[in-house]
Amino acid sequence: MTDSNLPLREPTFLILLSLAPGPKHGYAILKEVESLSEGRVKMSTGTLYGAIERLLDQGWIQRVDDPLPNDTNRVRKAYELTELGHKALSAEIARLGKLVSVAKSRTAEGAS
Amino acid sequence: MTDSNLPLREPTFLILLSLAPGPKHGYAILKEVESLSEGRVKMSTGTLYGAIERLLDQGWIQRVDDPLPNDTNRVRKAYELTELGHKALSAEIARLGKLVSVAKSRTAEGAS
DNA sequence: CGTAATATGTAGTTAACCGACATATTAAAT
DNA sequence: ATTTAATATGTCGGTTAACTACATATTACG
Repeated sequence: MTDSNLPLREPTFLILLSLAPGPKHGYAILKEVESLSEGRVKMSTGTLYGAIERLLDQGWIQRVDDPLPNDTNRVRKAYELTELGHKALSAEIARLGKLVSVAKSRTAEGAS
Repeated sequence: MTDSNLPLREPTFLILLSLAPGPKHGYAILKEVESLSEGRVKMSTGTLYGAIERLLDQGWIQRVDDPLPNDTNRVRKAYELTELGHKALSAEIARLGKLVSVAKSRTAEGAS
């Protein structure tokens, strides 16, 4: 596929990565992104919901309703990666991996 | 330092990386970025000179004149990383390295 | 002699991200 | 009981890096 729309910016990358193991709703993504980045990235909801809309349009994620336990009627809006989303994420990981290895071999940051 | 202004976007990262071994002038940066990215990134001059101005302002690079051989009077405008620029680059490589390792362990992209 | 490569720029637009604002529900603490 | 923090979802306006297109001059090559 070698997708265009790459490279991703960090928040978007972390959103996709947070969804890799399975569906999550907005707030859970927010917290997961923070923990994936070891507390470094505290994404604003502006960034999150903007990205969600964009990713839905691109067909990289899709909505799945997550019924609240303890409550009939209400649902949290959850999202999961589509096939396309998974591919985009691997492509991005591959791109970053190459970049890091080129960068390390070019500088003194411990050749890996 | 744990610099703010990070993360860098790909073109800026590649510009700094291209300057890591030593000074280069604009056009040489352009070509080096292309080869560092295995032909993937063909940076426009708009991006390049915009980034150069910004990096000069930030104190991450500085100008050094590169006299043309075969020609008196004329110089190419070359640029080199400052101490700050080197630090920013290592910080960025470290950030990306962690990101990649987290990402790989979270997906199936060959655990590294 | 023309064309590609080298070399350096400017101007206008786009889009992701960010901070601030806004609101409602649920759980915990005092 | 009441208030406070955490959970949960959103909008709006501004900033800025990057992108496309335009612009120009010199040098090397066929």
